[in-house]
Amino acid sequence: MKTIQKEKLYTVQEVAQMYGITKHTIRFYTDKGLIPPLIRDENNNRLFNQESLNWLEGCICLKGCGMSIKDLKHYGNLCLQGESTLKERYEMIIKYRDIARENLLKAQRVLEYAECKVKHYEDIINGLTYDNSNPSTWKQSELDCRK
Amino acid sequence: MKTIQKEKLYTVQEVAQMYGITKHTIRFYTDKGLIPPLIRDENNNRLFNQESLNWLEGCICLKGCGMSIKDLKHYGNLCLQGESTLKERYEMIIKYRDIARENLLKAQRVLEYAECKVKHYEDIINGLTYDNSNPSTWKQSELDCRK
DNA sequence: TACGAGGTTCGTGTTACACGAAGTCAAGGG
DNA sequence: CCCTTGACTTCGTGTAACACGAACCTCGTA
Repeated sequence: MKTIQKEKLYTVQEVAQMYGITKHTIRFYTDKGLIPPLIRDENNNRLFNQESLNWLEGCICLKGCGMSIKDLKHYGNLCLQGESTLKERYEMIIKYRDIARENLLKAQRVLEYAECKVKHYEDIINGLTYDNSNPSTWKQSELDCRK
Repeated sequence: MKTIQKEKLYTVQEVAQMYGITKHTIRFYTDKGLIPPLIRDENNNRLFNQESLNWLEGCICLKGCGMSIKDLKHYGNLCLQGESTLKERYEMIIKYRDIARENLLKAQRVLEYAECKVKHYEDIINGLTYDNSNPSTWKQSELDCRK
């Protein structure tokens, strides 16, 4: 026997706040069909249940890996099509996981560079009269964030 | 007494390969004035010396923090203007360091999500007959990459 | 009955390029 | 000497993923 209980439904506004994205973006995604389980109320207002929130979260994460709207849509369609598409989905995920790994490395390097720059400026401010104004003092050692 | 030695100069093509960006992008950046020390040869060809490479590297890293071309240009101008702009430059760098930190966290979360998805698919492939084709099985526990 | 919050379509603007066209110019090889 | 290659230029279109405004409709509520 299933327990029947009313699921909490969220409006566009609420969802926007929950995920820190704009209402524009939410409409954009729903209009693109990225959230198949989206519900509309009798006044045609978009409503999100837990399932549609899950889809949205998945979209946000995969987009974070660099997946395009187009690929996101494709992936979603594969999910809906069932078991036969398992391998293709697996391959897509592998691909974007690899991209995510690279992105992480890149993010680390870039942060290192920024931290280094901050330290550099703080050294100057703390009395070291090293003139950073001349771009020729942008030395390799300070700048190189790619190796 | 300075040792006079010919500095190695790089063409657009070489630079593109070195940094993994396109020639289009390099022309775009130079045309925007992001690389002040850029040299032209007698045939008007762009040539990069170590100093211009340093500027380019800086641009690539700061852009990686999310800095726009406009801000990059502004920052470059500040550098050229000298010591008086130190504080403003410092503040810019602080701002983008903070963004870089957030980006790193985001990259970590996104990668975790992707790894988790991969494992999920591998579990299915390795005989666990859990049907992922139904989007209702996209459970919170699997998807949540934001917390 | 006025307000606020939602909806719609239409259309422009933005960023950071990618890419092609068309024409020029200079160096190097057969 | 010609041909190819690879620069350069300007001009212009296309793209992604939105942001945003205009104008207009439609609820429910105070």
